[in-house]
Amino acid sequence: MLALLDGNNFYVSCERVFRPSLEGRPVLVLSNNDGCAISRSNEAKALGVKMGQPFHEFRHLEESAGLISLSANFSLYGDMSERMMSLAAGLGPTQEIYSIDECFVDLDGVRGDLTIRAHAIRARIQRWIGIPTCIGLAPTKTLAKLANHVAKDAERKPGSYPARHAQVCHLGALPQAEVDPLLAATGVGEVWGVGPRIGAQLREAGVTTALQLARLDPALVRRRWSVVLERTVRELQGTPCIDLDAAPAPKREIACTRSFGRPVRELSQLIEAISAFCARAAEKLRRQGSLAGCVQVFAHTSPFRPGPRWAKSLVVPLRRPTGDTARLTQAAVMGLKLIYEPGYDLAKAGVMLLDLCDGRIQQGELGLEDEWGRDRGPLMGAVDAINMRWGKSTIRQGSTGTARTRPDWAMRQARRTPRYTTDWRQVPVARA
DNA sequence: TCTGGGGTCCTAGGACCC
DNA sequence: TCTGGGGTCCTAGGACCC
Repeated sequence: MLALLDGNNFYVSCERVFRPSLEGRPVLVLSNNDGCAISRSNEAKALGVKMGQPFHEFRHLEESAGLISLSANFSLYGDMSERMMSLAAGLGPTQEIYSIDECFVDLDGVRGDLTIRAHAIRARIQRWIGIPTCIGLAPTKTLAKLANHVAKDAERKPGSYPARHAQVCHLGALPQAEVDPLLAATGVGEVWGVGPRIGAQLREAGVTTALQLARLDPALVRRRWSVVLERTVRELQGTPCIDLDAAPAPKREIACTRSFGRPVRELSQLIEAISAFCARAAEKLRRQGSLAGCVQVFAHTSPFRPGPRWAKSLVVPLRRPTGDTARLTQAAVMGLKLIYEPGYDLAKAGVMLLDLCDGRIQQGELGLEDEWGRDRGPLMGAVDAINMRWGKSTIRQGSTGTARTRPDWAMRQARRTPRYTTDWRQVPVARA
């Protein structure tokens, strides 16, 4: 049996722990640049604010309905998440932390009444951390997600499901004759793995509820849709197809991207931004002990605004995999200079580290050395430690890309082939 | 005026090889 | 006039998740 535990309206709940006066009021947490809603209290949901909705569309509710909008504080949420997860781990022997606000727990071998146990863990998280949670229990991940959805709505929207399922819903403890009506009361779009696209196709085919989806023939679903949806159907039928992943593999790609608060036109501003993104991404890279083989850089205009559209990206392979901020930044800035065209209002840019490999094998011999073969591993380690202790960006990389222009031959070479390898040893590097 | 950020998995189709 | 077949690798794009 599996449990899915998640924090209700997680970011809003974190804010409320430290500002109890927000309790009972419509509260929102906004994304970067206060762009759009990323967490809503029940009261804010009742006002009709949608997930991901742009702020300017509902700003008037601050005046008219007492809506409170907060800028996101992600380090706070990360901290609260760690505490919540360590208590949630008490549910059973194996835990998979699935996202900042939810985890799966395998309850195999756990004795006693699982519903009572789940209620006890919920109460403990509420009491010790102050975060309200809901728990779904079922034999597969997809059903556990669905049970969790039932637990939430039974509490939040009285009448949607029987009230006894509020907060904790244990589908595995119910006879099929009681499970079916719950599935029948759940829209097909609520099922984990069914997004807007597939949801619309299913409804068009007359499949509108989770129960109808569960009763489709898996082979037909595979033919008409995909193996992914076939797995979803089987999981709804009670056959586990998606394993619990207790020790997630290191990330295969690492990104740092941002929308700009106001449009960016100048190359110099863009270089500043890209350099900062590289430093952040490289930090994440080193934290998981990896090296990157390529750097991808991109920028584009706003898809929402009128005016000329522009979007470009470029993958810059590195001569050797590296975790060194300076090298990664050099590569990204050079890529940026190659794709940059003046005259566009750019809304967003970013950096992605690709072709990641395990750095522990290669450290010292590859990667964290500078152009003269000196080992920069300790330097990067010290930079990370200082930023960890004193807050991010206490110490940061100067953007080496602005210090020297690259030799013309390299630029010409690079323009001929979009993917190219740069021999950084031939490139002069500015000294700090 | 104002529209998030960071991931994963799967598939189709082309290039290439024997 | 008649012009193979199958395997593998890579990439781009689509769909999904929170």
